[in-house]
Amino acid sequence: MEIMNKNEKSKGCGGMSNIVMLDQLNHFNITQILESGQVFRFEKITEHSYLLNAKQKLIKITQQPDSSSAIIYNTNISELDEMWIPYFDIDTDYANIAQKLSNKDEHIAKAIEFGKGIRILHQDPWEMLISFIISQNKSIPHIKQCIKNISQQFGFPLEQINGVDQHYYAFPRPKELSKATEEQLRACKVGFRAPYIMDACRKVLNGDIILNELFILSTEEARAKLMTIKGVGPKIADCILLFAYGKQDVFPTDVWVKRVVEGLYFNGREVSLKQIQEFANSYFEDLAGYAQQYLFYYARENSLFK
DNA sequence: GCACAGGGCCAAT
DNA sequence: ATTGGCCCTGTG
Repeated sequence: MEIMNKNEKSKGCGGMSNIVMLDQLNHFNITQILESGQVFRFEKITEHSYLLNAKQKLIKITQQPDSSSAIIYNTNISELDEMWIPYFDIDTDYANIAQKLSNKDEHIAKAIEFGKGIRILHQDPWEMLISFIISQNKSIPHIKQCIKNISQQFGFPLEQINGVDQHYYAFPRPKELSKATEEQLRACKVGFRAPYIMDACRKVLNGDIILNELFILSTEEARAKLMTIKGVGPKIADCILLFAYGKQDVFPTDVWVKRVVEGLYFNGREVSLKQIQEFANSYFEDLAGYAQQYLFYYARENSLFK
């Protein structure tokens, strides 16, 4: 992979200071990144542009098909370097990851060819914790709606973007969300997960769990910590570990991943979650998290093994 | 119209 | 170790 020049990859655009460009991109497809089930706070607004609500900011991002550049609106160069390059995982060498995984077998190679523009975002631990508590036994459009409801009720309003009428709200911090009653949470359509959200607020606010400390713990220790929260089981813990903490050795196994692994690697035979985990750990090793993301996107987009 | 599943987990057995 | 139930909504 070629070395990217920090000065070249971030430059002003058209003399307008609130627009910046990411260029010399490879393995970066904004549609695949956003539609691969790792992030819930985005909307497609035109054929090649999305609104994205992240890092307490509302941005618009556009990328033409197969283009090696993308334009981000409503930000600036210093935010690009401090915020968006880490967020979009720009400095990770996905060519190397894709190559190593593709060498294992033709199945994963095909999945990667289909979703080679996927990157795993670095999202906020608190937001991931609550979002994936909500995700259990829900479909993705419903998850997005619940998170939007909660943000409108309890988050602060964000600066608007030119040409976008709607108002958007930041995801509420623990202290703000802790003010919510179970009734208010249920009004956001989270259903039986309302007490789980309240338990997460309580444990984070009273210091039972210090989210920033999980970065330096081992994957196993961090997973055990997260699972002390009501409503956080192995699948949800692994999603938080992968999408917020960058723990790349986890293999979040939902119904899609279970079916695609059974279909591709167990001759269609039904196997236990434990067997899937053991397979992923020994076969994909420290790249299991990336493999999972490619396989999930490949299976779900193509409705494979339903 | 209604049965079913959705990026699962808890509690009871 | 296994299983029923769960809030709610989009899909067939």
